[in-house]
Amino acid sequence: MILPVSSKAGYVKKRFLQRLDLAVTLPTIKDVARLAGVSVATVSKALNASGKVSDELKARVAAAAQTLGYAPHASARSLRSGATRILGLLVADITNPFFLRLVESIERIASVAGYSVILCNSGESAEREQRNLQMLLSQRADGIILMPTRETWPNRLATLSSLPMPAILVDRMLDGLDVDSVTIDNRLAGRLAAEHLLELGHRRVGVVMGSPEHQIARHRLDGFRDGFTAGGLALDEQMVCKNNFTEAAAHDAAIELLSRPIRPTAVFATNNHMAFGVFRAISELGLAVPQDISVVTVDRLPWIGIAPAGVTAVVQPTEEIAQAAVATLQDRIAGRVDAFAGIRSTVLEPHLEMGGSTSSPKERS
Amino acid sequence: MILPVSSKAGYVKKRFLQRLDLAVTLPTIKDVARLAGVSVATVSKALNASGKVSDELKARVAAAAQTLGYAPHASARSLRSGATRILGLLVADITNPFFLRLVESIERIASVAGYSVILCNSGESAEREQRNLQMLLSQRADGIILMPTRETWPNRLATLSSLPMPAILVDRMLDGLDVDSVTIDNRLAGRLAAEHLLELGHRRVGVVMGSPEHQIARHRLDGFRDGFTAGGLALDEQMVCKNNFTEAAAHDAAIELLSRPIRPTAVFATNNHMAFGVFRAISELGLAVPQDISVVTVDRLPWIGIAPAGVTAVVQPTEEIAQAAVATLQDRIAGRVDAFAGIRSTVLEPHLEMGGSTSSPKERS
DNA sequence: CTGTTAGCGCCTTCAA
DNA sequence: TTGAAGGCGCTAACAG
Repeated sequence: MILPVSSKAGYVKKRFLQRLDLAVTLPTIKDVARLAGVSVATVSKALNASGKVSDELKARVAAAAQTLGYAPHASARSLRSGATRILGLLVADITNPFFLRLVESIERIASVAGYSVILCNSGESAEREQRNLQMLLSQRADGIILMPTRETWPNRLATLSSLPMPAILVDRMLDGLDVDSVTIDNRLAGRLAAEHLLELGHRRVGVVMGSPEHQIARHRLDGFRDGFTAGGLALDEQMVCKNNFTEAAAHDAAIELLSRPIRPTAVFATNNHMAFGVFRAISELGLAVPQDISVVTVDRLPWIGIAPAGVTAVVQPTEEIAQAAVATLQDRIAGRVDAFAGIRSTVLEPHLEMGGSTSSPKERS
Repeated sequence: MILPVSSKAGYVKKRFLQRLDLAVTLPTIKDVARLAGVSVATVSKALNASGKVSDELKARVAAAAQTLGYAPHASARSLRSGATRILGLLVADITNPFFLRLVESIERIASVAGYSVILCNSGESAEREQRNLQMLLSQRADGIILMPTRETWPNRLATLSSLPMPAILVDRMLDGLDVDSVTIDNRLAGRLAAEHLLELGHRRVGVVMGSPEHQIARHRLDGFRDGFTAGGLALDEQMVCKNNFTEAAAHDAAIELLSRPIRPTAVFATNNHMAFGVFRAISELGLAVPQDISVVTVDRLPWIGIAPAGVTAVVQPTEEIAQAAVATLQDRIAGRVDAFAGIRSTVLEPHLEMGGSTSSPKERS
């Protein structure tokens, strides 16, 4: 690849560039124009397929660009056009495998749609989330995909609402925020888990969950309970272990739950963190999955490996969520959605994926 | 936040903007200047702490910027300054937990250093890697961090060498490529694993690995063998299972290895994919870890949960790798490293982290 | 169909 | 210490 020095570089650059000796000056549209023997406007039109340019010139321009290794300067283009073709991806915690899969899908879909993705991991810290938002504002990202932190901070809603670019919330809804969102039907997630266990013949089941104050966990529990009720059974509320905020707490709760004189035959873990704690507890107690205890969870644990055929889980449709998020954002960016027509809330359906962690309960004497 | 219309917006914008009705025009440096009652040059100097500006004006400018919610337009700044403060992060496969931890560290460190990170996941596809490189070139990323695909493609080396911005290779070295790199001492990794098993008293050990054609796997095996040799023992080459490219292949190899009449008392899995296959095999064969078989691997499996106290592993110093990568890149960007002084290869040391997957071998009758 | 030109927002030089 | 002006690379309007 040849990297010619730009037109007036000789005397102009010296005045402006700090990184002088290292700075390889990339070819500009001018260089392409000169080599192709046309004007810069023609080059722009030819390369962007905008406006009318004869096929012959188009070819000449393409050839010139090719030999020079020309790559249009994104900043200059953005400055002029007002669009950056950058999406900001603000993730609460990328180490959560569910978020990770979303990131992977979103990056791929956005890339195909011609967008670059700036990744911001806030690590559940409000301060970092705030800083990152400011950065994306400076970058003039065309849109922002938010997988927000749990933590609430002052003026949070105000800040998010007043974002000058389109934004979309994924996974978590923030009450009182008039922003588009893509979520799943968490009640349905709970119901699917319940129906599966009921079908297998489980009657005495436990739940290990986080705080019912959190919408997601509450909805999953509600759905789970509804499932039992619909099956003509009542969920034993004594067996619902609440307020486990960490994997360690879930572990302890599961130890307690599974050590009771009357043990449940199955456990519903409302998310992957909970599930991991439950599995550790089961392993420590020397119980076998699924012979001694069945486990169903929401979201997979990629490396869990405890049950040969993997874990039975209610799975969120990651790919669809990503698709919906990017598509909605594109609509907003293109102005295809009237800004004043209200927010668009997409709710997708999770589905059950069978694994080896559930089976019919053994009859106990 | 107030979003004033820029100076001549009334009649100028209409001619230039497509996204008319939606496009909220953000405040520019001009708006800040007008509100503060100074010139744009003064605003620039005041906000960037460059040049001499009286404290009083500095305060007035800061206040004006604050009330307007002014965020400097990154594209405009880049166009002028020649630097984007963007780093490109090209990952072969973000779903690999080791890479993920690197991504997480790099993003955090880069962010603190004032860089934004554009994430590109090539998913082990050369074509996507190529496209992504082109995009980062257009974006004029100040530097590129490469965690390259395994696949080799024509002109790959040429393309990577002729990159007009500084780049650094992480994890994998590409032979014949004159680019800075940060890797770990993979021979040491193997030796640490061997020494640990020897110390516990293991004499008959197996290895499950990928292809010895791949530098990383080969070095780890060499180091492992060296460790045994240094301990006055010979590694039984019959127990080295090579050419397992997938987790499934590793699983099959482990099943075969552990079903032999004379079984090893320990297994060294040369990476986390291999380890997962091995653990699945162990689980299926009904063996107990570490009672029946000890396992040591390179890189952790975050969710594995098979052994109560986690897996014993040789761990790569993710945080240090990330630090070194960003620091080296910054040096290159700043021109602190002479471009012609040769490449900088940083080699870091892995260390052993004890877990519950290894113990002394049981004596067998 | 092709070329000329203005200006996006910012920073820096130079003059006051 | 402050202000005026030019230009980074590109695209869109308009003239030829």
